[in-house]
Amino acid sequence: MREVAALAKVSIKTVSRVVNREPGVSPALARRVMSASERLDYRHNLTASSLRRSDGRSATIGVVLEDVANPFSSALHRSIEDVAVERGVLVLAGSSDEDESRERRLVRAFGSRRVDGLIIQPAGHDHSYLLAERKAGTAIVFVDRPPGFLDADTVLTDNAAGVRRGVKHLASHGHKRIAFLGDLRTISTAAERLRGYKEELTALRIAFDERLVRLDLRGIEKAEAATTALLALKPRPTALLTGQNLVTIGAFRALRRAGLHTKVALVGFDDILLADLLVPGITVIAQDPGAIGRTAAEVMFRRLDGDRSPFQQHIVVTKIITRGSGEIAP
Amino acid sequence: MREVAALAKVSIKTVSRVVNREPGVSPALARRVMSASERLDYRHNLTASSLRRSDGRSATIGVVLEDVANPFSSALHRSIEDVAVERGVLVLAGSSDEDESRERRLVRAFGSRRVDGLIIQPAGHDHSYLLAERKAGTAIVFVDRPPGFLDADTVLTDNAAGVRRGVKHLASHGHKRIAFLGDLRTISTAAERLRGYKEELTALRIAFDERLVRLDLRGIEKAEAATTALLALKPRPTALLTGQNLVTIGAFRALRRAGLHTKVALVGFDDILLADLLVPGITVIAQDPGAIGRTAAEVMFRRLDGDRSPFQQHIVVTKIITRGSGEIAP
DNA sequence: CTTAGAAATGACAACGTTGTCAAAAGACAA
DNA sequence: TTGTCTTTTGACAACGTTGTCATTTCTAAG
Repeated sequence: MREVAALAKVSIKTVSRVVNREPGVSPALARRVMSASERLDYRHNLTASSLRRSDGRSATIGVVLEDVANPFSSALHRSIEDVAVERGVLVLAGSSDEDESRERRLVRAFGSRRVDGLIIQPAGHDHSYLLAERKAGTAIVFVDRPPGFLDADTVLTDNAAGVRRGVKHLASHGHKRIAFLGDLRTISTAAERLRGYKEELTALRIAFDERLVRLDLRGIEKAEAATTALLALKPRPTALLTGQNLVTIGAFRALRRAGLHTKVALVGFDDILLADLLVPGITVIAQDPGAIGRTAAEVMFRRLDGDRSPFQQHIVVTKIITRGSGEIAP
Repeated sequence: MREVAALAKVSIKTVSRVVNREPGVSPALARRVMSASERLDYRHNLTASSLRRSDGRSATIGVVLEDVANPFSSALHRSIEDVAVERGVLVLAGSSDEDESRERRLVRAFGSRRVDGLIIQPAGHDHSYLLAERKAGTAIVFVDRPPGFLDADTVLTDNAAGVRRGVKHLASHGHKRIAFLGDLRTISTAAERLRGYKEELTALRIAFDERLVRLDLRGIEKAEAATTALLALKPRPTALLTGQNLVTIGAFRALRRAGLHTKVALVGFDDILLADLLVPGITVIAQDPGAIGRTAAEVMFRRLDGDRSPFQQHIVVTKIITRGSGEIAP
């Protein structure tokens, strides 16, 4: 900047004004500065700028995801990015791998880079450690799962309601023995989905049978094994409701191996790429990661723009996509 | 830091030493500083640190991907992250959407945040604009596609060789009328794959028939339409080789709709989630995005550690995964 | 006890910006 | 011309660190 100022024969402050498009610089000078900075190919130093600015803004936000490579998380990531780029804001992303300490490490690393905002798909259950960040002015929004021990803006899928709709869908096709296969109960969304399952059974006056419920299934293999076990039950379930992506895939594999994929109904929570090309196509309760991410980013930027209203919980609805597997009669 | 120094009754420089784990601080003082910074919950300011440091390192790298939500790109992203976190480095990621100007905007934004390194999956074809970044000390590595008008480290898949293996695989099952469906020819990987197709036909002494080649297919729909057209040819192709992810999906859809999915062989470039659950399973030439990303990150950090050897091109090999669709006889 | 040398600590400037405020230049009226 | 008001410009400090180098404190040998 000093060199640009020297070449344009102005003060360094004037260069700063031009670079930041501050008003009150005569067009003649502005042009001179621009061409000088062009010639020297000057690159504005945002770290110095952010250090000096009174608001300390870095035009960067941090996003903690379960795994940047997981389809749901990366869809969130993308929709957050889309909102951010419009404002010239860049996104630091990191994977927590469902590990509380990694989540904290990431947040600390983001914090020392002075991100303006934080969007977190929580791994842990105690987020009181974020109070320090908030006090420092960082806007914090949770996605997909609610925070623990911290009041904050949150954007969630209607997990329980979605599953209820799925159960009802199966019941409307005549099913009564509907099994449920779920992910780790420590993950709040998994717990919510289980709750939806139980609630809808009650509403439909179907007796809850705990042998039809398999939980804490992490990954395709475990789900496949659990499904195989379920299918071996004496009166076997006539329908399966799977509470997560990979669980759905595992269940489908097991059904196929048992040759029951056209006999036993299946409804999965969360959409799967290619689900429509399978035989039968898999009926799913689809989330809308794009809407979740977009909402979260918008809420966050609104906070950064000064919104001081009480923290809110935003719910993004699911929708059932029927493709065949959920419409098999018992 | 000033406050911590005051509370611990030491100079600010000693606090800096403790924070940076510099040697030469007596254990007693170090403890005092630690507890003081604990009590005030001091958060190290990396932007100030990076501004002052002589090497100007920000412990942050920038990654330009085609789309952070695309499975291949996000797998790259994840493996880069894994290498970076080990060194306490964070990753800024952005999507170019195959748009040259977005790529440049992202690079500029990364540059003004003074990233230490840049990993780019190129959208554009002229990367001479990166000379300025390089002069500033930024390490630059290209992944998936080679740079244009710039000599730089590059990590590529053996596209042509992979396709050749795919064609040979089909030929070994008796196919002679092998069609090729490819992505935009402006994308270098797509061009390479087409080259591999032609080369292998020549090697096998199969005459090249341009009616069997459909290019510039971007997205599932276009691929589906092109496949349908191919299947309507008088002597129709007995096998398809698809040059990209979505093209494979589109081709498979078309085959299914025509009821030819068990008659016409299909080999796709790039693996597809769930490909093993389809009927038939889809045989693919699989890339290894994990290895590509890891290699790129390692090369980049080696450069940052002072490696001054000539720029190199690293090739990551593909492997054929047979699942049924590629083993159908003509 | 002294003294040389090593180890620990601190004072101060500097990194590249922007906020503050004062000074200079321009516009207009009397 | 002068005076007043507005617009444009610049000098300088400060943001929170770390590099440099000087000073103080400790250690161990004589």
